[in-house]
Amino acid sequence: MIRILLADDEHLIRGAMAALLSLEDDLSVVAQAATGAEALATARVVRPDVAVIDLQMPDLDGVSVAQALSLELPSCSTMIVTSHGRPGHLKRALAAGVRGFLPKTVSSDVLATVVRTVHSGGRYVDPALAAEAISAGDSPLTPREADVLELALEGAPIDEIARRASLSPGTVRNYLSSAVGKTGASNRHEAARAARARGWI
Amino acid sequence: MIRILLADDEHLIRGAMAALLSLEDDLSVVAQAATGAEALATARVVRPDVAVIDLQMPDLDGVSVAQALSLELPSCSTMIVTSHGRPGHLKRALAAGVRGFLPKTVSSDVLATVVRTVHSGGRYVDPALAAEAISAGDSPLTPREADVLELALEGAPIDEIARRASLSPGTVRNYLSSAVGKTGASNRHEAARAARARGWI
DNA sequence: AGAAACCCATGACAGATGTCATGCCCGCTA
DNA sequence: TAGCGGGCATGACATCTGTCATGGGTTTCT
Repeated sequence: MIRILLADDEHLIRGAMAALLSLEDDLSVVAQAATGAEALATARVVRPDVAVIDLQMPDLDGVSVAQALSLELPSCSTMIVTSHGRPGHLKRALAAGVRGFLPKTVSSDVLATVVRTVHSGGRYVDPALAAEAISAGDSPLTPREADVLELALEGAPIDEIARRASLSPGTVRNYLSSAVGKTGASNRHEAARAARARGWI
Repeated sequence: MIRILLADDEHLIRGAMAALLSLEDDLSVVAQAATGAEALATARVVRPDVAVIDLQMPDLDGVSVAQALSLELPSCSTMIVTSHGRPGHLKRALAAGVRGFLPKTVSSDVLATVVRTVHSGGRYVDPALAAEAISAGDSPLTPREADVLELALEGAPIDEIARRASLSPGTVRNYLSSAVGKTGASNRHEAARAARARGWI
């Protein structure tokens, strides 16, 4: 019997997934959590075989939870389910020791299968997401370019970005211009969105 | 027996919700759909008592589906479930004839209860969302301002917004300028984010 | 040591953008 | 019917941005 910890802030979905997984004879949901911190705390006590964690949660991000779990409970395999599959998330997740990565568009059969796969030491990444991540490629942005683009995400004017990054406005414009070129966008706002979509920031 | 149509693009969640609802003796999920168009087409054939529809779907938005349903199938009560409860959505949904509006954070008990409530002619809106909608206040934006701001959300340059809205660039700039003033932002990108955060678009 | 890449900055210029004034047309309402 | 608010447009102006050239400093690799 595979003992599962389920973490998702959406009560309805968490309960529903628990119901689905429990239909399988060899799977048992032994704990549920609604936040990242709760998931971590619960996992320490319950020591599940597999942790199924939602990517976006109120406090701790799913990847952070996965990272902590892989250090503290190496015997527990972590897998991530998410509604919004960004390539960047996938990369970060794999780097954090996540064994499975699925969008919520998959069927419950797949979910159950992947739980078994990761429990027996395998890995599974949704093919569509994997393809996206590969096609997105590595970030061509330099660290500072990424910093500045991130500050540009909220739509702040250049002067504010410069202040927040402790740079001169001219330098900020140079970085942004470079980033705009690398993303193929026509202005920094588009560039920021594109970079985020590709997981570069 | 209440016959339910379930529409959600996330297969896992849809299946899970179906499983949960089917546990109730008086509820029966008679059809499922993964897109708005599919939901509409299916509803015409199946004629369910209650339609439970996800707000964000690939093609047709949940509210649009609700609107179409309330016209074509007045006997079918529509309710919306969503992950991201924005005040603006709630308002639009109610205007479209939706009878129930829930975030996915609710428990399955509540979901089942609300299904029964709307089926018997009642209405139900999640209290937290209702409070948010009230506190957000009414949008000071004129319809066109809202349209244009929405197109500005993705960071497109003004010429593209003008083309997409079939307006002259000058008019677009006027609307945006007005919207920037009303939101207290310093440029249209900030204005667009602010407006969205307050549920005005 | 030299090349290459990155970090930071300045200056100049063109084009994009925000702001304001002005005008016309329409529908609603007092 | 007159006034008001909104939709749509134009023109002019100041400012903001994006782009490019240039240069000096640092670190890393060969």
